[in-house]
Parts: sequence; C-alpha cells; structure tokens
Amino acid sequence: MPVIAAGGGYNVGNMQFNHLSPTLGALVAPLNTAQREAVTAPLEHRLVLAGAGSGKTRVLTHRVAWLIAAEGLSPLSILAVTFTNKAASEMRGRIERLVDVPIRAMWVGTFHGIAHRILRLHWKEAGLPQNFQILDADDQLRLVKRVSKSLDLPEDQWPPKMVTGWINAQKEEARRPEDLGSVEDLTQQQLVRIYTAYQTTCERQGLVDFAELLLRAYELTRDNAEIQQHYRRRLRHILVDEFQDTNTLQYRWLKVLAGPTGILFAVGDDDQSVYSWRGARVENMLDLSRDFPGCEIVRLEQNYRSTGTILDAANGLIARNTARLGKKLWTDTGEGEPIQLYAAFNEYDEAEFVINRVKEHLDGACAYSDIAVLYRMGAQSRVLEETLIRARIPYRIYGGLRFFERQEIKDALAYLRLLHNRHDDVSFERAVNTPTRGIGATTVERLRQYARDHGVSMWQAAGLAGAALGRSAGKVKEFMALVESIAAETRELPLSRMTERVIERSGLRGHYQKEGREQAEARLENLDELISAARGFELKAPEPGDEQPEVDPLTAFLTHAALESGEEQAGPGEDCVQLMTLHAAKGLEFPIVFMVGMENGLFPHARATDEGNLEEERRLCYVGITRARKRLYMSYAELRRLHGVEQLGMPSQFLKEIPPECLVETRPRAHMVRPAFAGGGAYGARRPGGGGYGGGYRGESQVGVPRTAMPKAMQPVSGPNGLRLGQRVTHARFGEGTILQFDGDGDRTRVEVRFGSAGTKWLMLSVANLQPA
DNA sequence: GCAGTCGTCATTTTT
DNA sequence: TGACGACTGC
Repeated sequence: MPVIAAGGGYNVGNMQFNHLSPTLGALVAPLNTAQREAVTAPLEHRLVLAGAGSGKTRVLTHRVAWLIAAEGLSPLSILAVTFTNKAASEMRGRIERLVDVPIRAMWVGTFHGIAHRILRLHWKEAGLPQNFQILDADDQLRLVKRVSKSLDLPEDQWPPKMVTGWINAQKEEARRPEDLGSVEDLTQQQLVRIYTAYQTTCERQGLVDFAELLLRAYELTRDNAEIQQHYRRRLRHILVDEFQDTNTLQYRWLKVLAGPTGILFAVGDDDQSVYSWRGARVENMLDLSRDFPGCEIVRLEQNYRSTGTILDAANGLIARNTARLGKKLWTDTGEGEPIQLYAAFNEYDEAEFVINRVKEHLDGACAYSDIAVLYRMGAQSRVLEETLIRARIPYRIYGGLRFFERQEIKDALAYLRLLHNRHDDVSFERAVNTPTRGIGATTVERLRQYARDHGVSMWQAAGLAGAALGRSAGKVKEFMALVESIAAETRELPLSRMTERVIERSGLRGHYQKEGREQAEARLENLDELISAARGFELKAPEPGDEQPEVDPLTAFLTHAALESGEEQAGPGEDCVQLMTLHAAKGLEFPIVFMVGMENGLFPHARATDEGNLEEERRLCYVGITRARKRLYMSYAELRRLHGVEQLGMPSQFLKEIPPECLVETRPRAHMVRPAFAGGGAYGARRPGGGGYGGGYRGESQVGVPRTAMPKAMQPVSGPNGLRLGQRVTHARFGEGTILQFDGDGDRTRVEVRFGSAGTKWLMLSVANLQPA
C-alpha cells in the first residue's frame, strides 16, 4: 500500500514522490502501488497486465497525463490506440479531465481510425485515389459474391462468408495475392483467384475494406522511408488498450510505428482474451518482451469492482487454464454474498428465475440498469425477452442492427457515395434499383458483364452499353439522369440539405411513405435522423494544431458512417435491464449479473470444445464472472429447446471448477415437474442436504398454475414406447445409459442415448430393443 | 418484380 | 424453432 509521507508526498516502493508538484501529486494520489508504478514508469516499454476491474483505463489515462504533465511531452508525440470508438472517446474524455493542456490534436483512436487518418493524409503515397471510400462488412460480402460469380465459382461451393473470411485472414497476415502465388492446394488456388480479382476490383473503384485500411497503413509506414521517419519521430509514445485482442497485422504495425526509438505502453489481460476466432493473438503479449527490449511487466491485481467471493470464483476457475501469464485478483472490500446457482427445469423456468430475482432487487431500490443478463448465444435472448415483456420489465438487448447498418440508411448512403464517386460499383448496384424502378436482375447482370468485358465501371457501362440493354436502356438512362440532376442540384448545398434532397429525389422517402407499415414509419424516422446526423459534419471550424486531413464534409460523413456504425438502437439513458452476450459484456460492469445457460454444450459451447478452444471458453466465463460487482447468479436448464429439439443438458463443467464454497444452490420455487435425471454423469456428487444439481423428481406441478396453462415446453416430457427423456435404459451391447432425445416418429423414431463407456449413440428405437433399467 | 414455398442451417463480432 | 436464401409461378 502507498504510504502517505508526512509532507503530503507519496512513497511508492523505493520511489519518492515528495518532490511532486500539487498537480502531479493529485495525478498519482488516487493510484495504488502497482498502478503508480505503471503510470510513473520511466520512459521505457511496459506491459501492464491488468486484471479485470483493476483500473486498466485509469492507468492508461493517467499514464498519458503523466507523460504530458510530468515528462513534459507534447500531446502530439502520443498515440493512444483502442479497438472500439467507444473506448477511444472515453479515453480522450478522461485524459482531457486530467490535464490542463488542450489535447484535441492528440491521436487517440481505434486502429482502423488511425490507419484511415494516415491514409487520408498520404493517399497518394499509399496508392489510393483521393476520394477512396470504405467498404463495411456487408459491402465487402456483396462484392465478394459478385467477384466469385464473375469467376464462375458457385456460391454453394465457395460460400461468400467463408471466402470473405479467408481474404480478411490473409490481409491480417499481411499477405497479398502475389505472396500466395505458389500455393499448391487447388482450393487455395481458387481462393487466391478470387482474392486477386476482388482486390483488383477494389482498387479500380477506390474501395478499401476494413482489413485493407490496416494493411495499407502498415505497408505505407513500413515501406515509405520518409513517412516512416515522420511518424517515428512524431509518435514517440504509443499506448495500446486491450492488447490481448491485437491481431498479427496490428502488432506488426505497432512494431513498425515504434521502430527502434518509440516507446510502447501496452495494457491487456491474457485471461480476457476471447477473440482468437477473429484473429486476436494473445501470444502478442509474450512476444512483446522479445520484440521490445527492456519491456517490464507490471501486474495490476487489486480489484476495485467485485466482492471477494466473486473474485475467488473467478480466480479458481481461471486457474484451470494452463496458458497464462499468471495473475491473481484480490480485494480488500469483503467477501459479499455467495453466488447463487439455480438448476432450472427448462429455459422458461430459468427466465422466471431471473425475473423473480430482478423483482426482488428492484424492491431493494436498485435500478433496472444495474442488472445485466449474460448468455453465450444471441438466440438465448428470446425467451428472456418474452418473459421480461410479460413481467413488464423494461430491457435492452445489445447487439442489434446499428444505425448505419440499417437498410434504409445504407440505401441513402449509396446515393451519397455515388454522387461522390460514380465508379463505386457497390453503391451503383445498390442504388440503381432502390427503390425499384424497373431495372431488374437481368439488366444489372448485363451492366456487370459489359463493365467486366470493357474494364470500366458500371456507371460507365450504363452510359456505353446502350442497345445491349434492350428495353431497359431507357430506364437506365433515366437513372443516370436522375443521379446527375441530384448532383447538380445539391452541389452548392450544405451536407444535410444535400442528404435531404437525395432522400427525396431518389424516391426513397416516397417509397417508404407509400408502404405505410409500422416498419416503414420507423425507416422514415431513421432517414430524418440521417439528415440531422449530416448536419454535424457541415464545415466545422478547422481545428488548430496539426495536419488535419483536409476532408470535405461528404467524405467525412461517409467515413464516419463506415467507421462508426453508430449507436445500437434503444433510447440512451433509459433505465432498463441489460441483455447481452458474454462477448458483448467484456469491458462492462454491473452491480448485479446473471449468467444463464450454464450447460455443457452451450457454455462451454460444443463447437468451441470440439475445436479445442476450451480455455478460451473458460476465459469467457471468467469475463462473465468478473462483470459482477455485488451479486452474481448463475443458472442452467436441465431441458432446453435448441434448434427446435428439446435436449437434456448437464451443468457446465465450469460450475464444477468454481470453488464450491463460492456457490450456493437456490430453489426459489420448489415445485416443478421434472424428468428423471439421475446419475449417468450428471453434475458431480449430490451435496449433503442440497439434493444434488442433477436432482430427480421434484414434486408436482407449479403451485397455483394448472398444468394446461403451462407453456408447451414445460409439460412433462415423454416419448414413444413409454420411454421418457432422461430415463435410464439398458442396451444389449452398450449397457446402461440415459435417454437424451427423440427424433422422428413411428417406425423411424430414433433415440439418442448417453452410455457410460460407449459414449453417446443414436439408435433406431424399433431395432435397439431398449429396456428400462 | 414480387409473393409464396421449400430447404438448410444454426457461437461469439468490431472496424 | 425460426431466419434466411434460393427457387417458382404469376
């Protein structure tokens, strides 16, 4: 613990802070020893291993403030990188409050945002047209589809999603098509063909996808000596947030930017690495000390968020992982309540449990927004949602469509982009028949063909193809005239008026007005919202300071739309229960947290287990647990309807891995009809007096609710031949087992049985001759 | 061009 | 179960 010295200075380890000015004193005063060590570290590389809730952002922001206030560095010499716009703006805001010099010109942003900025500044050197546009994930997918088609590679054999993923993976490994020239594998060769064609198309049309932003910026700073020198000289200090989430390319880029003189300050938590499936490499944390000599590790282990019990649970669980840098969270704020575990009958029962507990907490004067319900898969939200609606509890589901991803918004943006660059085929294709104006698939295909054959854009093709378009030629002409006339009309207009005109003249507004459905109403509102969003991009006073990219309002607006997909729906500041996936919860915290669906197969997810990613699933569980400040509830359903079939589930192995003294089993409503669920590998041994997690029958139907009123899924489960789910049966060869599910009916009924040593088998019921055990 | 039908598929997601 | 895409028929 820091010792407050008599004179009001501070001692940290053997460091003296007595000499600090009041400003600096105030800067380090709220920090604990480890945090101070990181914040006040000499100008050397540091890796801060920041456990959940250990004040990671605080260390990052205070370090920046320290560099400015104590080391006297210019904010211009600092680059702070994050993954999300939200994190970036929060960081900037917090730094602003810590220092009294203006930091507007300081580079704080996402990897993509920074890359984009550099490319706008050096578009020529990067080999891009000045008006290059950004392709979002959806645009990219469309383009890949088109390219595959042009190469006669059918979608069923070359799934666009897979191809796109592959291309992005190549880019994230900094591999260009020409680096892949020698691949042997036939599949790979075809993929390289698509990649090549895709890349050519992008380049011709001035389109840059997300991965390309990073790759270009990386190549530019790597290969252009002048630019490299410029940035190395300028950005002496690079701070990186969530370092465990960096991918290969991001790490390589950091190395290039830092060069031999730059100083890296990376903050991350290997135990919270849950994005390996999208290219994140925790290994980057280990590589750091190899690549950046003298890089010391500072561990932040004191947790300011959760109770002792919650931390014990998290520590106990994560200790099972082998690949770790090692870290143990502690707190001095007391044990708190035990974690409550509820064994639900099915997902409806589980949702009821959540709602009942939510109500209890609300009586205890907590706000809706203090409560979060976390789950592994988005599909789990529906039942929770239904139940919350019935209980009239306001809620918000994270992870819906974002503003700039909405259909009507993308439609309007397509016109704006087309005004900006007629040769942007992705936008052309979208706009040309939206709203429908009689230019159908055939005509579009003809335009594509013509464009391909003549090596021109579709816009040019539309102008040249003429008679080849047959009867639709007139329609295409009209469309071109429309675009040109919108362009002429709006040339002098401020961006918001321009957007407004585009929405009117394109016919989008009329289209949705005519439709008159509820959804159309919402779409019209969104279009209005787009107009007012555009207002924010109209000629702002140029910011003083450094080389702001001179970007016209339209470009700025389009970039914003691509790079910041905007808030998710739901009014901000509304007090409601938060529903989200465990992944989406990373970085957040709530006083009360529910983790539902704690079943093997669901969490850890069967797929992840199959692919050998159990440790990452465990980290995800660790993330979930450490979101909770005061109370944590976990639940699992013994029976869950998934993909239309009811399946018996067993408690998550993670429940077993949490130290038992942290958990307490709870039964708020004792009486439900349950299927037999004895032994057979059900979770653990029965606890003394607890009835065991895998309990047997538990009495009759729910008090006061007639069975007929129960949801279908809650009625007792029985199968053909008098066999039930969960029943123990004997098979002549495989021995004794438990019935997991039925499929089909009549003669073709099949049954899935989990046997002891023989594993799980699907058997034809008519053949298997199963005997009740 | 569009509505209706059928078959297939089913973690996690930011930029 | 239910969402989504491809296909069919008008």
